Amino acid sequence: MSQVQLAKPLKVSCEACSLSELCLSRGLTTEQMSKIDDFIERPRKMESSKQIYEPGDKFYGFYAVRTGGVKTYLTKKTGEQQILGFHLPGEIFGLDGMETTSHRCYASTMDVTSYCVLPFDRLDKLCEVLPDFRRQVYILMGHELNCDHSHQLLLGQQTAHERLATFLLNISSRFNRRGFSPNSFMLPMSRHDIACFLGIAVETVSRLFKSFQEQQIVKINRKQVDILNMDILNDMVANCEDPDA
Amino acid sequence: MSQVQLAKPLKVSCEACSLSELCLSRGLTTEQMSKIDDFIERPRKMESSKQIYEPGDKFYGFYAVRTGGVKTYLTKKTGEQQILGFHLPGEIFGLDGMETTSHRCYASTMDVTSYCVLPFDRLDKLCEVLPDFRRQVYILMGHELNCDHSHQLLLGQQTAHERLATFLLNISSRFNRRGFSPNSFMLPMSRHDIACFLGIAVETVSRLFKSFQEQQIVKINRKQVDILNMDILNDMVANCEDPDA
DNA sequence: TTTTTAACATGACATGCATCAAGACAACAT
DNA sequence: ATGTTGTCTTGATGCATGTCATGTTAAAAA
Repeated sequence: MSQVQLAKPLKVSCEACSLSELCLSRGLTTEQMSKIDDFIERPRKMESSKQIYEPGDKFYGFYAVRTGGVKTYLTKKTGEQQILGFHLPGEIFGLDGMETTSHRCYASTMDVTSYCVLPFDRLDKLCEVLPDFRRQVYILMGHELNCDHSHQLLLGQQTAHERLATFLLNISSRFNRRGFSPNSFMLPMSRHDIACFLGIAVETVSRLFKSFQEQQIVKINRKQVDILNMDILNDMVANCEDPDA
Repeated sequence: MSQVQLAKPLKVSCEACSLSELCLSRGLTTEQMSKIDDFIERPRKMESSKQIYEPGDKFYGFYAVRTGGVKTYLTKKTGEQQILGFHLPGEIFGLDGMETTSHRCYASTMDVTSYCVLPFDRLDKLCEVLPDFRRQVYILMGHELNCDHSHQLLLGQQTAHERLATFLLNISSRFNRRGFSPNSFMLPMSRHDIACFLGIAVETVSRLFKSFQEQQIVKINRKQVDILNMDILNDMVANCEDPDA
């Protein structure tokens, strides 16, 4: 229904990809990586606010973001959407189609975005012969589950302050992981999307950003975020985390 | 730390198990099933309110509930817990350990409970040689993800009424799946657990049960639930579901 | 430039649900 | 049976956050 909207596949192998250490190919040997390269469908480019798939669409495989950003979400009949995750470069989405081989949620771009497609049947075959790769797939799936669980804790038990602090720290660490500054970055999503992700109202997001700014915790200008005091943010979420773990 | 608390392993094969059609063995041939039987650690019995694992415990494998019930949850430092899922007979839990090979959440019994253990290394080996079984594992993982997503929609966008209605319908359909009445059943969990699962207060659960009862939607006596009007319940959650899907 | 549009911000007000505080009931032990 | 304990219920009250309404700003279009 949607992954048809492609254009000029870029020729970049996993091996040469600057994101390979964040992606499914992480930790594989050059030789192993080349086996993935054999079947990965090279980056497709899509403009902002376009749908990649929607509920009911056939599950074709996983998607790896190269540039831009993607959100996955569910909606109520009344229109409100619950954003399930933001997917930044080097991150993988599309696992929601594994159960029934058709997708269960929506995926759309939040910006001009390019992504690779990893056909699931090929990926499955590779699992059969490459235990290391199979391991990566388990890690990927386990990671998704654990992220979802943390987010359930956030949605079920945290206050609006705590949610926004958690969110900022999470985005920050993901920028950091890609080699960017954890203290200064551009949010790839709108206030509305942040609100839908955190289960709060847009107005609350605005007010809290203002409040954080007044407390000198962050400096925010539109989508530009500068974290001035990471410690306070960490303190805010400290009580939200598991004691032992 | 915990899966040590076993007692009298019952001798029941997957093949003979009344739950095999709900479990990981679903859809497998007798021959394939016997391969699982080879390594499954037979039912262990545990009394109520005992911990099966906790964050940091080594990930040994998946667990399949045979009788009783299990809850998995995360906690805040301050003690509040977010219940991630209730696991009834025929259902599988423990996937939270796949990412790091150590668990990320707590699992405890809600009742006298017996469960099978499926060592992950054996399970992985079986995946290598049995595509059908690999497929079951994908379905299991995809199912977990999709359940988590639905629950995020619930926690982020639904009112307390909608949450409780969704919950009742969910439990009802799971009893039905096991061959029991969808209209009359015993809740295996406390009010407190329901509240922690739905992200609302215990008092709210009580009040809503009372309100549902006054509207003749259900009859509730302690843990005994009789659904009098399934249609109204369905209407209550109708707006919460995806339009297309 | 000027107009238009959409995103974001801010203020006033409303409310759903949490919190606090007792009370009722059932299960279990004595 | 009688007390004891924990779970559940019920009522009174408050607050965090949603909702509504309006203003502001920036980016896009004309």
